[in-house]
Amino acid sequence: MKLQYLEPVASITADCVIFGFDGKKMEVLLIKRGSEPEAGKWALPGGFMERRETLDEAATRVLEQLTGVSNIYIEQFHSFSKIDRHPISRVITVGYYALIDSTNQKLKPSWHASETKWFEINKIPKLGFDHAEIFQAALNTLKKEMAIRPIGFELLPTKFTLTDLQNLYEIILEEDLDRRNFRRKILSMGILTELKEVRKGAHIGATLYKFDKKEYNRLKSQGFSYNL
Amino acid sequence: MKLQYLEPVASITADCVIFGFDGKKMEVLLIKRGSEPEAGKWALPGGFMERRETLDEAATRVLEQLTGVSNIYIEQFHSFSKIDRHPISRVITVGYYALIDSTNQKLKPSWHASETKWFEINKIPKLGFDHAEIFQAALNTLKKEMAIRPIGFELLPTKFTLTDLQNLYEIILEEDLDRRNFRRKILSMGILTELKEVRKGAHIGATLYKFDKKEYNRLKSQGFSYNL
DNA sequence: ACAAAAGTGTTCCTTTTACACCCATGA
DNA sequence: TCATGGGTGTAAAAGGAACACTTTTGT
Repeated sequence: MKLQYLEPVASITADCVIFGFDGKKMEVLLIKRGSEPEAGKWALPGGFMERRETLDEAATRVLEQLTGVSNIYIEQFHSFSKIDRHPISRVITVGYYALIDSTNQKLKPSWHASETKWFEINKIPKLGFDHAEIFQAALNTLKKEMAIRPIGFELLPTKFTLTDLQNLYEIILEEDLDRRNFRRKILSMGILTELKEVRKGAHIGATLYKFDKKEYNRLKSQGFSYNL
Repeated sequence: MKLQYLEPVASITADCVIFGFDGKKMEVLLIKRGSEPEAGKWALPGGFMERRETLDEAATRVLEQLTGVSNIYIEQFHSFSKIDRHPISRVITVGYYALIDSTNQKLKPSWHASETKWFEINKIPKLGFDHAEIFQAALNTLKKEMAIRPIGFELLPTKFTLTDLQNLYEIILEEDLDRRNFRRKILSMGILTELKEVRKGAHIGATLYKFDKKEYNRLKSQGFSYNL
């Protein structure tokens, strides 16, 4: 039993399911693996936890190495440990999902990936390892969480229109929402700040809003809970 | 980098937060550690994941070794990886919570614990390692989950009264519930079977019910969602 | 006979749903 | 001038919250 201290039985990785939203589609960032194992296959970006870092730090590092962006919202969601999930040795992985505004990211597609690409979430290719399962678990978690916590804003630019926000929810929840009801509900929470700016599009301009995180935290501490 | 395959940097444990309900109080099962590290301190039961088992299997094994009971409901909730969380070596742990009916368990307080004891959840002693944090995370998860999934029944005997169920929810949610509203709501879900049996108590007898898991699964597959 | 828990309906209020027209703009 | 998306109110229905008395049984 004590031997476990000296001879750990498994390595540990952090794998990231990076969700992006471009205003129309939900996407996931995948890499084409440039080295064995599973070289040439598409997979979730991930990497080994190092001796001097926590899992959160490992996930953050993987993300920064891949995207060149820091301050990304990440959240751990589940750990995966099937015995043969890695073809070479025993590796357990801790799954994280990350939310970023994919319109705003200039990817650095370098690192140990031969290619880095956004895929629409219902058009993802066959994945290496058990990453299909991990992706599904992340998506299920995201669906649940987005309904009860204001994390959707992480997927939008700082300034967004109510239509942007509604589109996002419609895609995640996979149902159409009534525009008037949606607006009334989200505005009545009092966590959006209306800006004196309008986004000009092909037609009438749409008012921009931003998420008021301070106000949300204040309300939350008073028992308010986000619910869409 | 490749060395990671050969020399994992951390061991992996599964720690269990075992919740029990005795009809009146929510409790957690703790062990007094019989060996180093943290010998003599109270802690969550846990153990190393072995080479040939998954995390779920490790958690199940720990539980069976401790309680002598199998078929316990367990659920993974979070992984903890602070660098110095274990005093001897690098150990990350995957937290599980377990739900059992604590009136019905004859504990086998053997194993590598010198003592095994139920503690009321708001009267917990100082815990070793980072187990206080793990416990809190488990409790928070339980509160959220109990409101949206029918897992509370795992804490009750197979046959229970509506008052039992209400007491349980009142304790977990930390609020009083109106008896008539509670009954109407839970019965209207149609997932409880009324038995032709009555529990005799100090006063008038109370009708016993059981949870109809099949019916719940049927309803769930049709889009129904439990919500208390 | 009394104390203690079980059982039972109605009213009011809040929240959710369903639904349609006008407006401003760029092409 | 027309096509496109932005913005707005109301009525009906459903769901949630508040509330009190009677019954049964054991002591």
